[in-house]
Amino acid sequence: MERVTMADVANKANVSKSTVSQYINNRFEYMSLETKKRIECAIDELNYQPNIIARSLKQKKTYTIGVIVANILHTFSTQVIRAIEDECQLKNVNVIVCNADDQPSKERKYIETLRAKQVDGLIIFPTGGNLDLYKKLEKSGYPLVFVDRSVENTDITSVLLDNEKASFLAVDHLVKKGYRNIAFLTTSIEMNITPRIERMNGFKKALQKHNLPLLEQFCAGEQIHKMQEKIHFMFSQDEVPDAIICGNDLTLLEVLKFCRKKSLIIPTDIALVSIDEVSFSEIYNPPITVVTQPSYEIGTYAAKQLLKKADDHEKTEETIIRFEPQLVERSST
Amino acid sequence: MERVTMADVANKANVSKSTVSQYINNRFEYMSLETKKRIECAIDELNYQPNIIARSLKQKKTYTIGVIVANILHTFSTQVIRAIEDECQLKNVNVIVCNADDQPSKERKYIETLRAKQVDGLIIFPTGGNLDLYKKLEKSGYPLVFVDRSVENTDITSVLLDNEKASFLAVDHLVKKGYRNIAFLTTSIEMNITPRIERMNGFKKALQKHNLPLLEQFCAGEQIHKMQEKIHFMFSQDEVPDAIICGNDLTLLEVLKFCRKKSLIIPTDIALVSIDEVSFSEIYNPPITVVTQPSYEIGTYAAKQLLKKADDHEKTEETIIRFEPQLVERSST
DNA sequence: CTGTTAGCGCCTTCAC
DNA sequence: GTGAAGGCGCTAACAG
Repeated sequence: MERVTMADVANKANVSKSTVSQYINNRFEYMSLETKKRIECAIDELNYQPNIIARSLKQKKTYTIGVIVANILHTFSTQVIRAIEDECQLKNVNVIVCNADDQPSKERKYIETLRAKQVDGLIIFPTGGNLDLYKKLEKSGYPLVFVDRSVENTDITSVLLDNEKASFLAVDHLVKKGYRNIAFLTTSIEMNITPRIERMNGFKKALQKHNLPLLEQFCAGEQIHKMQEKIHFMFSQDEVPDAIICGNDLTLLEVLKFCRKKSLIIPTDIALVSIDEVSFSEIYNPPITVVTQPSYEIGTYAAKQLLKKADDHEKTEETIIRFEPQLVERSST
Repeated sequence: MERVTMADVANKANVSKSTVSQYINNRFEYMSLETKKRIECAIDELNYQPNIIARSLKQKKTYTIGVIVANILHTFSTQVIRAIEDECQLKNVNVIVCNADDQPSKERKYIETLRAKQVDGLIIFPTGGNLDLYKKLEKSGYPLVFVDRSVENTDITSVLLDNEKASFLAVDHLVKKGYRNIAFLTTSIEMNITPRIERMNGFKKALQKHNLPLLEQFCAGEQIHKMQEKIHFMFSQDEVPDAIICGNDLTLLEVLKFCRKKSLIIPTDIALVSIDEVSFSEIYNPPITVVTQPSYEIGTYAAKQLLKKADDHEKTEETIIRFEPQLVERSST
């Protein structure tokens, strides 16, 4: 175990702890070359490594941030996390990632323990279930950034996709391709989760714009484990969809599962466009048309915002930042 | 910002800091109900949260472990990490995940900064490039567990797949199905990375067992960005493979890309089995036959081992633990 | 049952 | 140029 402390180094080098401290922090200005060398030697003879915990206690900074993601199963989440980690790496800060598993209670627990661990700030994909806590953090000036979802009645910086536009892109594309019975399907909208709601609204508006009727059974949010049933229902009505917009990657998976089960040919029997990229979209048979989010940019931006807040503790002006979605046409439409 | 400290609580409740400390640590045995209540009130009036950093400094324990993964792009890595996180959550320890990106220098840096942050132990998917460091950690008794890969000349607990068996399962299956020109392809074997080497050796032994000849160009390790070329070469010889075993998920992706480009029909033109599960194996057209690792069990086991070591600091007896692979037959063979 | 007293390992004035 | 001293917030004997 690491036992060697600054005092040991000081002893060995015949200087005081403070001098060693200076050395560690690269304050060489007033240090004689000779003592510098002695300290250097002592350090690597003893194989000394500063204890960052102790430093953190003093400096009230841990060079660690926390990320609490609502549901890590989404490809989008993992991509954003990757971007955050890369950005933080550049600034030499570590990242602790926690998965709230869509449960506000877990989220709350994580927020509390991460704060207790004195992380310098938090990036949260909010479940939406802890408004009081969010507000308390906001009021106390704690560095905080929301990603993917926003929370009403707060001014917390939120980095989001232009979700309505994502739906517009999908609908416009399908209409142009000649599809008219377009359905929209996504995961549960019970918790009023921003992207799902906004994408659904966007879908409805886009239909209007194209003077297409909105059939109730063609627009749904449903829990994953009831999704098959829902799709089945969609296809058992008089009017059957000729295209489905999947509100996110998990929905796409379910729809593909259904197509396979029913031997539906894509895009002949049914066209598909997914909002959110998936790992296999290019190599799937057929390759899947997709509306992508710039997830890497979103993550990088969020991290930069947070690190800035953590640094100078001044509020940023903007509170909601929207990124542009983009349609990638492949062969499923 | 959180300013309130134990002293504040002590003041407010008219007790000493130590009493508050007792309270925080649930040592109520000798505490009068009345002071207990007073402290309780003070705490939530002030909205006090203990500073875990300070506690860590004292206790020399951070309730945080580090995971350094050689390459986070592998599905296997992410699954193991998920398992580790779940296991640690149960024990209330946090996890810091770092991606070494296959670079020993990055790995070294992460090991050092995580140690400096006093994490209670490290789970490493070793790049293999830091033998001296591994040995130093081992000698100092620092809690350490290797996953996925082992390192020669160390006795560090390593949690691995029975890789040779994985190849045997794949070959046996293909032979039974009537394939005879079986090829094996994986990512670069320059760094002697355990699973790649072992799977390749297993492949060779399995061919022998079935009295099948080993064609040199049918057994290769190649860097991802040169993989297309390599596959192309394989298919441009006199003898062409009728089945390919992909040594890992990234290889599978490349092979699928190739099949798509060349419009090869699976399994008619070429049969495919992948060692390592992928997210889309069930919904792909056709669904992909796979040899899976019990990645969740592997992660859980590794985490348990590490937490045990971190707790009682005694060495575990076993050093290499092998888990059993399993063949999942689908339609690509 | 509760308070006093020392640190944990480091950083930071401020003397010298 | 360097050292002494105090303190970050908490825990852990040990008194009382």
